[in-house]
Amino acid sequence: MGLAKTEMFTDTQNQIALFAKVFGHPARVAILQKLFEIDTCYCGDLVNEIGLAQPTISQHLKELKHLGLIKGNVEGTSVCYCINKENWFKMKEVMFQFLNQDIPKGDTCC
Amino acid sequence: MGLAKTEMFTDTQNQIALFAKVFGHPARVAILQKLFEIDTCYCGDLVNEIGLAQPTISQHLKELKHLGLIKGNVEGTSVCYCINKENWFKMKEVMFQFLNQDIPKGDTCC
DNA sequence: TTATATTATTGCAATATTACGATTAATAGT
DNA sequence: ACTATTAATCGTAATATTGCAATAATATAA
Repeated sequence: MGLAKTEMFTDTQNQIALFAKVFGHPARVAILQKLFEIDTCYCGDLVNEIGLAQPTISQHLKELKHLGLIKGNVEGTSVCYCINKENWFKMKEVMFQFLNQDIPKGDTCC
Repeated sequence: MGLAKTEMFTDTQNQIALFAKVFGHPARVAILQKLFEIDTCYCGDLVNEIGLAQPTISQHLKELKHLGLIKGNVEGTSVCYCINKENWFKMKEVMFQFLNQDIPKGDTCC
């Protein structure tokens, strides 16, 4: 199949999975870290920084953009990418809710 | 390829990606949420709770176990699963470091 | 207008993931 | 020993992901 049965899960569960999935590749992690690190953020810079081919980087950027985590601004022939701050905070809230779940006190198991 | 070029990224970047990847499927999110919710946590309970077949749940559990996020305890014919608290906290530290990156102050871009 | 620079898109090949039926393994109860 | 219960594993089909060469699209510069 290779296809997740999203219909049997809650919206929140699917949303967490979607955000997590996009962080599930080191190239996208590296891209985001670079975007946090620098102000000016041309696509070509990322291609140089990370060792992957331009089409590959472009594809990863597309996925990050599709989830709303980054924005792209056309500047002449190049495109300046940056973090979409508003959506990054929204994502953080969703992920924190998940990661910060309280661990059950009882030690009945394990 | 379908194969991430992990060798060109830092250990931290790869680790973040590995953790995120395991959260990148709603079934595993649901499993973890259930494990946080209840104390006793037999595998069969998860099969009933989530609508997926037993081999599918078993496979997802295996991945969570492989990353050290859960523990499995054999109890007769059933297996009791639960959160590996120590590793969950370690994972949280890594993910928080990533998610809490400071957003650049300047608005030179976008 | 042609050349150059930069990014996006297309089309693949290789590999990974998801899901489940069938089976196996292990244990408990009779 | 036989049976039932539970979970893991195997095998396989369907789909997704990753990566890149080739190409297209867009804008700038000469």
